[in-house]
Formats: sequence, C-alpha cells, structure tokens
Amino acid sequence: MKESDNFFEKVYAVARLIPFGRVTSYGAIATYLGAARSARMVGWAMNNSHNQKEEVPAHRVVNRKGLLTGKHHFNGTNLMQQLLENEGIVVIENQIQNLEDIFWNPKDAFASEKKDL
DNA sequence: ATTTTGACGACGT
DNA sequence: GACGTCGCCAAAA
Repeated sequence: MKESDNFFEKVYAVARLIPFGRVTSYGAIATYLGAARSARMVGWAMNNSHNQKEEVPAHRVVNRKGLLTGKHHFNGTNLMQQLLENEGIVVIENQIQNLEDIFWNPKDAFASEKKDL
C-alpha cells in the first residue's frame, strides 16, 4: 500500500458513494479530488478497481457525455447498461438519457451531510 | 529506459 | 457545433 494509492482510493471511495439511480463522470471525480484534468486517471483507477477488495460500482461512472464508454471492461456485454437500467436509468445506444437529471456530483455527498447547515 | 495507449476533458480550429 | 489537438499520469509493450 502506497500513499500514491490514496488518489485511487479516493476515486473508489467516491464511486461507492454514488447514490442509487445516479451517475457521475470521471472528470467530476477527478475535479473533486483536485486532479481536474486527470480524468483519465480516474478511468484508469476504475480499471484497477477490480483489484480492490470492495467492489466499485463503476457502472455508475460514465464520461461527461453520459456515454457508457467503459461497458467493454465489464463482461464485454451490455451488463453495464443492464445495471444502470436496473437502477431506473434510461440508457439508449450506450448513452444515458436524462443525464442532467440523474447526474450526481461528489459535492452533493458533502452537501447531503451538511444539509443541516 | 522509451514509446504507446488508455473507462476523459477542456480548449482551439 | 463538429472535429482536432493537447494535457494528464500511470501502466503495459
């Protein structure tokens, strides 16, 4: 375990914080972690997420366009889309519909805790 | 060790 | 607004 993994760990942590029926983007997570332009690293972390002990809901993480770009990395099938649809998310042609409505930002999680403020 | 690529995104043309 | 290029950083060839 290295401190460098901290960045990846954060990515996994945020990914697990994604609420049911919501999705987020790599860039959103990256920005939240302070690596605004390292969205690729977030995606790469997702690839490595299979190495993590805890399963990461990577299917809830899509690119900014709402495209299921990483669906190939699951079972090589439409599993990712199935999971999303299972959560009430409408996905057509590997693209999430009503994205702006279900888009979840890591900051929302923080706001949720601070809703008492 | 160098080069290429990769689940992205922002900016430039 | 579609297409092109660069940036980011890490891992695999």
